[in-house]
Amino acid sequence: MFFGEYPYRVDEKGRVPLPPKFRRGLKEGLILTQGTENCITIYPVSQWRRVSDKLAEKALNPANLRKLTRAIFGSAFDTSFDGQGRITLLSRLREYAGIGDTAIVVGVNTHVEIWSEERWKAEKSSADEEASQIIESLEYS
Amino acid sequence: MFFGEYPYRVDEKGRVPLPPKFRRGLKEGLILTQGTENCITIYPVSQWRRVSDKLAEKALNPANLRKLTRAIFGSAFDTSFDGQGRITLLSRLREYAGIGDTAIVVGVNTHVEIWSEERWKAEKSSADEEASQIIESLEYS
DNA sequence: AGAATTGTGGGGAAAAGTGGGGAAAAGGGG
DNA sequence: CCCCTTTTCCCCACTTTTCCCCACAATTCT
Repeated sequence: MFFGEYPYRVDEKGRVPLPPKFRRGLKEGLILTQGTENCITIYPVSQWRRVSDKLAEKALNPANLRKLTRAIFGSAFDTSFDGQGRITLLSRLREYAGIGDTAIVVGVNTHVEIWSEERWKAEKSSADEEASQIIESLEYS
Repeated sequence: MFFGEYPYRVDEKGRVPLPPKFRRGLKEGLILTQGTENCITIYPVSQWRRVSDKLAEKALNPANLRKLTRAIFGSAFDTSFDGQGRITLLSRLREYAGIGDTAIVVGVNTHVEIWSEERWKAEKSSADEEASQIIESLEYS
């Protein structure tokens, strides 16, 4: 569904373009949340329902899971992109992700993530090698 | 499925022809990824879908699996070839593979790889060496 | 030898990336 | 409660890049 990494400039107003290839999948609306490992996560509404349903199932749950639920729902924010295909990132989210005037938009199959350049490089390099080996192993299974 | 090695020129726009014999197998679309040993790997969409489906099954997962999913999908890029049977390699990928104005396109059974001339020579000679060793060992076993 | 296919190059139209202005909305203070 | 300030949102504009088409030379096949 979503893949590829796209570097973009973040303008003074905190706007970030979505790659044209992603726009169709996010047309019905999108949810911005604080993601894992200090990135920003974007879910298409359809996918968001799946995530929230899963969390709802575990309504009566250990304290740390409740915490997670609060963090995710509390930071969640539904929005849509403008005529140029851009979304505006609240300053709160930009700070959380350490994003300055550039950002990397990454497609991760079911959802989209936004990273600061430095953090993305670190995240990626730590997994690259292993990743290509896994693809090869899945190829023949 | 895909066999043989084909040397090509890379033009100013970063375009590389696909061998005519490969085109039928890549007609439905193709996925470019960063491959092992600094080559570019091309998968037919059908093959890629198998990989992504397998990963999607494992949604909501531990941290290092998230990391892998990111690396795998982040490095992927879907495209198709033009009327002349060429694909455009993003500058990012060309740099990764050390490709200048020439490239070697190689068929590797289920997928296709693109190499810089120098790296391909090196890879090939070391592979040849290993191959003959394996053959020798088979002869006397 | 002729015809078709393939490798290579380039031009023009369309799309994408980037920036900014002004209207509407929200928020705060008098 | 109203007014003023600030922020948000939507539209417009410009530049660059990408994509698609056409063209020609070289090679292969018949």
